Amino acid sequence: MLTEEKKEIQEQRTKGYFIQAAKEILKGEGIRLISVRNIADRAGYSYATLYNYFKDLKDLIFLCVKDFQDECEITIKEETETRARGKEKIEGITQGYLKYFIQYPGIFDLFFLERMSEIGSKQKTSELIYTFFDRLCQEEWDFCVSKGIFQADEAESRKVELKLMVTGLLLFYNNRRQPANFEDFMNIAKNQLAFILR
Amino acid sequence: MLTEEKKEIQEQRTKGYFIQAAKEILKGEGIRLISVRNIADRAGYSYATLYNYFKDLKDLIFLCVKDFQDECEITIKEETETRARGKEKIEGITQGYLKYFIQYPGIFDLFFLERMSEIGSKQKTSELIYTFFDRLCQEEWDFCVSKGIFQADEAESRKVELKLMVTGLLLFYNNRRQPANFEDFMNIAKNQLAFILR
DNA sequence: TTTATAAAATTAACACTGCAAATTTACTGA
DNA sequence: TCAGTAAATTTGCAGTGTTAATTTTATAAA
Repeated sequence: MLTEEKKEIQEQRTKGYFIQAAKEILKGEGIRLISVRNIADRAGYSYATLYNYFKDLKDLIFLCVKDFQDECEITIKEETETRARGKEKIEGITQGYLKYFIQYPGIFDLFFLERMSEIGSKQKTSELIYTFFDRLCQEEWDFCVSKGIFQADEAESRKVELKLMVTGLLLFYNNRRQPANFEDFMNIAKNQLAFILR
Repeated sequence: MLTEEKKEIQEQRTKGYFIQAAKEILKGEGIRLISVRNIADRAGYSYATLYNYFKDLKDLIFLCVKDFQDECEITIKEETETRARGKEKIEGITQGYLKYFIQYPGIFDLFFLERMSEIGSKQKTSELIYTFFDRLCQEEWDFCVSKGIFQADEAESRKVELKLMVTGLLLFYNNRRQPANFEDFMNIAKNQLAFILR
């Protein structure tokens, strides 16, 4: 039967409408202003229709994670294209990463702050988030090790350190407005980056 | 008039009942299960009475921050009493800090994740949170500088680094269950701590 | 083309939430 | 005792996520 395939295509298309709507809201209004009715309105469906395609709201919005990661990665790749490999590229990637999550605080909320629904692909998604920054930098850390700039275990420590530092920095700035202005934020970021890569 | 003073005393007492109830819920059920009705029930009042004493719910629960900080500080002080000053004490303080926010994830949520209401003592409270860990360690960093273990600017960098690292670590573990078990968590914490204090 | 059936989408409803205005209760000073 | 004030409560609103029942739409068979 071709019918089954057609159904599948249509179902995926409809799911896509909801996901697209959710992504738009997340980037614009932010995660606080997201709601089932909000998403459904934008997707052109009734709010209850959403539950024919997704287990619950959390399920839907966490499907956006992968898309946003891809978008973020592409942006950073473009921005750091001309940078020299190694430390300098790690620096550029970090700056691009910070920039992205400051530009879209709703996506930061989604990645790090929003509670996930208990069941489902919870573990997979949280691992995706946990390893995201590592994946962005991995090639360059390997490069540093291959060039003898860092020892393997030392590079590993710095990699973890950088990830945790960047996450903490964004959390304070996006969620607690600390430090109070962007200039101070960038100064701290720069200093800490230099400290870790010294 | 003595009446004014009496009123003040009674008002503070009543406020205290609400705050005490909120603190109990935050430590127990956590911030997700907190609600106006929930707090008022426990305090022995109607839920609307709460609004006679607090601007809104957020206002109330962020009044708990100072109390929890004091409690946390006292606990850590006791635990690290016998430690040698300097690096070793910083290590102990960090461990106690991690322990506290893992034991009470609801308090972690309150400190770092929960959105504050826009007006009021927002800035003051967020600064209190931002500087908390720094204040816990400050004496020991100063000690290190005075003993020539670190230079002043170097100590400052490490202090900031430690704060951001610890915050990121707790965020991933408490909110994303990454790493997946406590043993891994403690190993990472230990390694990173050694990296920063090296 | 008409009819039976399955699928998709919607409406209505529930149990919550924070919050505010109106109303009742309790208390204080004359 | 009574009036005025402060405190506490009831009532109500607008919003949330989610589910069940219902209607609408699309599909397959006669």
